[in-house]
Amino acid sequence: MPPDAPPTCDPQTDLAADAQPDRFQRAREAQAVALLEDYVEMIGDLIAEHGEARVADIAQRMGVAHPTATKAVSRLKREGLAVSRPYRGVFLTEDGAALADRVRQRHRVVVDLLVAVGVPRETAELDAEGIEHHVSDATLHAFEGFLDAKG
Amino acid sequence: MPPDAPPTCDPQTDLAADAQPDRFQRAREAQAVALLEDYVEMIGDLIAEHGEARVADIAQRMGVAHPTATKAVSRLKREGLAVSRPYRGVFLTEDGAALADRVRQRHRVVVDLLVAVGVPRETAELDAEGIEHHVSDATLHAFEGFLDAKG
DNA sequence: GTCGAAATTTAGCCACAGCTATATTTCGTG
DNA sequence: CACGAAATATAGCTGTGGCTAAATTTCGAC
Ligand SMILES: [Mn+2]
Ligand SMILES: [Mn+2]
Ligand SMILES: [Mn+2]
Ligand SMILES: [Mn+2]
Repeated sequence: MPPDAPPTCDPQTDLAADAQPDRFQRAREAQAVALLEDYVEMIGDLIAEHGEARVADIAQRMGVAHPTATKAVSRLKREGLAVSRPYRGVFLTEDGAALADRVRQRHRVVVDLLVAVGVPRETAELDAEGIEHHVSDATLHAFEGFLDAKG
Repeated sequence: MPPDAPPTCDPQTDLAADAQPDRFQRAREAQAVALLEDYVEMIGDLIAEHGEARVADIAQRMGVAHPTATKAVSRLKREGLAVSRPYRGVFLTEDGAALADRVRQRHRVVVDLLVAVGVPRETAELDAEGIEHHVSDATLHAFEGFLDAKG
């Protein structure tokens, strides 16, 4: 139906329309956890590099003001992903560390897949930072399979 | 440096760390426009199907309460992407329609690429809804090139 | 040991994006 | 054409995620 077709009752179109709310809700949910994932992964990096993650370093890496990082850490603590004592460095819980590892690995696979289909490495790194959070387990496995097949 | 290496001065690691704030800021920016992109594309669908986009239909497709859809439309109008008169249907401006077309095409390419690398169609549709907003022009062109090459 | 600089926290602001409840308008039916 | 149901708009709440400015704590230098 190329040019204007006001009233539609095409069952194909209607089915797709019915599925859309769930798609959008899923995307919104993924978005909600995206920030926490990035914080956890990056805090893991800082701990690996410096032995601890200080709020100032977290803020700097995130490109954010210090109080914003403090609030994010509060949310991480509330979610059971991080721990810290006042005026001291931030550390990951077991859950937080496990999440950080999963997120870091997924990030790597996404970048590798983008490069494998012809995206310049630099661009791949930039885009992967957002894409990764919307890659489901099923898609991740497909990516790994594709990369394996390409040797 | 597998097990704990507190103080790091590895220039490779430090370079990557310096680039991170920009990556995160870019991902945040993409996130900010993602919702508007989805609304515009979907409103375009409704107009193509019914000749206009009513707030109730927008809300239903988005999986959101009516007032939330009304607020989103206000932002679209403020951004010059949509127009509407009180108690009447919503329509896209020239800019809005152009954006809708671009977003719809990008969505299609992303789904096709996911399928091409082995993601099940159903999963591809779900994940693409979030992924699409983080696919840059450079990456989109790479995707198109890959799909062309695969015939 | 003191003290000042640096780091951290706290307070308080804003915009966005969701919600429920209420008021208003439109429109089909009788 | 009047009226009630449906659609739309408005008011007002919540939580997130930004920010600046001010208060507090830590820590290194002297
Ligand atoms: Mn990320
Ligand atoms: Mn990442
Ligand atoms: Mn989308
Ligand atoms: Mn889409």
